[in-house]
Amino acid sequence: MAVTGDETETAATGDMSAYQLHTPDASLSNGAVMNPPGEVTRKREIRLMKNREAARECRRKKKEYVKCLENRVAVLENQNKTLIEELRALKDIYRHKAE
DNA sequence: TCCAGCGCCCGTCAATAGTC
DNA sequence: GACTATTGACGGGCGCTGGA
Repeated sequence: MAVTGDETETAATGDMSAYQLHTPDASLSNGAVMNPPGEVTRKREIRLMKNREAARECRRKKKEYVKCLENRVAVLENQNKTLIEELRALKDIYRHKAE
């Protein structure tokens, strides 16, 4: 994969034209809100960066959670196996005594 | 060697929940 | 109500693999 260092490169400079269509900088022709030049873009970049990191963290946590669940399944399966063995042995003992 | 199929990871968007 | 964090969904890139 070789995703090393600053992989934001593609996101920041890649083909974003489709999205940028909707990010007017000095928004609203009626003058309700006038952002300084570049402000909207800057805010958007910050938001994207934060979301990028959030998504990464979210995936990491999800993976960890799944791994935990898998471990738990393994433990429970072992326990189950042990209990079945134990039950079998007890039944055996009981049967011999009954005879 | 080529290529389709698959799995993995990533970035982004949009919806939602939580906080102030 | 605005802002922020979280997360599911989507589409794209990349590497690996088995079959033609």
